[in-house]
Amino acid sequence: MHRMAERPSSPPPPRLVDVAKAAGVSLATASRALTGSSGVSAEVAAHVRAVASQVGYVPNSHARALAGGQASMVGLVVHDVGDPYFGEIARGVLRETDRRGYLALISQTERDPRAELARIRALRAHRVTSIVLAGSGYVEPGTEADIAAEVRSVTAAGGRVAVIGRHHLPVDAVLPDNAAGAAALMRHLLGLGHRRLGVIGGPENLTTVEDRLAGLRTAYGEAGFDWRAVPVASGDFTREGGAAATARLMRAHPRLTAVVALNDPMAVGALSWLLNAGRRVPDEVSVAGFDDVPPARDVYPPLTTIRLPMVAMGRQALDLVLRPPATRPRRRRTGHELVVRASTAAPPTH
Amino acid sequence: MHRMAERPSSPPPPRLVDVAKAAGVSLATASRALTGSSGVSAEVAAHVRAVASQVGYVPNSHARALAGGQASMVGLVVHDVGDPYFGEIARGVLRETDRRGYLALISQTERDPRAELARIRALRAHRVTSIVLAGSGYVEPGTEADIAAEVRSVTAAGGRVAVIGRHHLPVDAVLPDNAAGAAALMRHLLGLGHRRLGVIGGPENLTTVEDRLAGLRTAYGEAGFDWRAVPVASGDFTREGGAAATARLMRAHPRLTAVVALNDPMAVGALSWLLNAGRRVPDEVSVAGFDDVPPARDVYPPLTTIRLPMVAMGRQALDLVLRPPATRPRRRRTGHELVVRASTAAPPTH
DNA sequence: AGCGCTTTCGGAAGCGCTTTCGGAAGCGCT
DNA sequence: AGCGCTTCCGAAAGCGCTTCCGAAAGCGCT
Repeated sequence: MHRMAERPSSPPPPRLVDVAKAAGVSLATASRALTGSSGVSAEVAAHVRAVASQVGYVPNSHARALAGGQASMVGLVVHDVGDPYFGEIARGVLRETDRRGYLALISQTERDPRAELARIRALRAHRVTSIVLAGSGYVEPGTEADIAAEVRSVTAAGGRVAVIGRHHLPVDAVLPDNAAGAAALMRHLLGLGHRRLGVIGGPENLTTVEDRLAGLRTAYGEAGFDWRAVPVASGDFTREGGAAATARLMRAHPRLTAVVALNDPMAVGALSWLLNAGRRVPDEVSVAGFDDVPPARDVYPPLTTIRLPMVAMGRQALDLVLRPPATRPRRRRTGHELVVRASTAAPPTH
Repeated sequence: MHRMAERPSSPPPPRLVDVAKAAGVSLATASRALTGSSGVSAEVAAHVRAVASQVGYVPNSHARALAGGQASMVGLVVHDVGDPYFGEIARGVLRETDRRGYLALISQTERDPRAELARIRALRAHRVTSIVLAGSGYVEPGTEADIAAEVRSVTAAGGRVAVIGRHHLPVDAVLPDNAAGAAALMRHLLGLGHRRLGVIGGPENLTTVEDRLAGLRTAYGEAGFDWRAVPVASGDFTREGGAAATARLMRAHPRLTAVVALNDPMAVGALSWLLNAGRRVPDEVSVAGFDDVPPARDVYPPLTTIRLPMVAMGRQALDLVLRPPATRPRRRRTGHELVVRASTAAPPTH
């Protein structure tokens, strides 16, 4: 431990015992006054609080946590804060934590399927008992059980976890109706007259992907068409992955009149590939996305997509995780909205 | 403390003393083995570690921190994780924390000038000793001193803080060369032939704003023109603020041939207002931004801007904050790059 | 052999807090 | 007055860990 030549060392921060002394009460009383637990008269409590804030007392959260007090930290695990979808969710979570005086521990899995387990473990090491999982369930096949076990040991220890957009875990969940949204999107395209569409899917094992695909399939089937004729190329939920998937799709099926991407960044990738390849959007090919992340309205052409209330979803997940547990997992369904912009139009008539 | 009917309570997590017992060594030795401090033979250490991982031991970070061990949490304060600029910075910071086994506490100030102080205080309460400040210095006038004091008490207690894109605090800093970047941008516009330009500025008291304005001014002056003739409308670094500022600018000065926004979201706002108003970009009016956030390349028309290595900036700031302190504040300058896209062109000739 | 030295380990103190437990007042009642 | 009861407060026991200090053991040397 090299401690290095201390600077003109400032006085050590005041401890609770200092506050107690200054207020003329015992340590126990001071603690009770500041934590708001009962057993102190209102006047004494007020006095202690006054003294505390006057000497600039800041409770040591580690000592507090060690001694069995309430933790004031929550954990948030996302794929990638740079991705606008997760960025918006994080924004919602942070707004709420900041408002309630909590601090949020954020870590990202960056599409490493085994990272999620490690992140939850790390959170657990820090005795974080309230965890929001917003990585969309993209886990290494075979790891699901480990994750479930990890989650269970959090809840077994009195902790709480909530997931966003995933429903394979027996915990509180905030769930957009991915299937319904996707169906609405598909109906929009069908209504425009599209018949030969391609889909840019996402990683396997992702409930979000499954649900959205199911929604597309349902609506397509209900219109009387055969889903098996619809080509699906898998992307990885990034812009680049979307562009690559579009390339594969269009090379194999040059006559597609519309491509639906399962999230906005991939739709943007599709736009970029198509425009680059000289295909006009939406005149020759329509493109649609999902989520309505902020940039979607400013790309060219502005993206038709399904809007999800991402900020509110983050906020709700945090709320669930801080609320006293229910006997059985709660599911909060969120709304969605078809946002029609200029990237979709009727297919060419010739 | 309502404790609620415990579920089939899982066994309590193993403690260090359990590991020690299982390994047949003393508590002290077990601790030394796991923290990697010297004084244990290699074999014993290996044995203890093996036993620890076998029983699934997870150190209690609160106890560790209380007892004087190294803290493994860092703090990050940003304006808004939903803003792509800060999102990218956070991504860089998180990549590094995750890699090094740290956990990051993130909170946002959301353009509330007095929030930054509160956030630093909260971090301090949690004994977080390594803090990255990426809010760009947008503080309530008069609060600077308080913030400086707060920062000083962090460093006085042996903590470390680093700032990104701000240089009024005597701590390590990661600094893009805002002035040089802005100058390059201005020279690009001047080279295209623009003479009547307008600027969309940012909040007062922001060193980033000052530096970028200074760069524009310098380059304009060096070309022999009078900066005082250049209209500046203040935005708030958001898309909407940029649109509003553009409206003011163009109404007061309809003959402007170019508008420079001090960040990309405001430039996007400018694009949206201009296009809405029926002005063609770049044929009638050129638009340029700053930062090159990811969406910049996909907007219409693709944005000419100055690229800043945001992810690397986040990573570097974290590195600074975890590195043993230097005797005097370090400044890491980052590069920048003019990215010319389709939103700028020569002014109309008529 | 016996000395001092280094290396390796165990005992125990203590980090700052919450909380249990028991004692001291203060109350109304018989 | 004296009783039990409630209300308020203080002493002390930990929470799980790191680290200081001293003991034990192993080494080369005279």
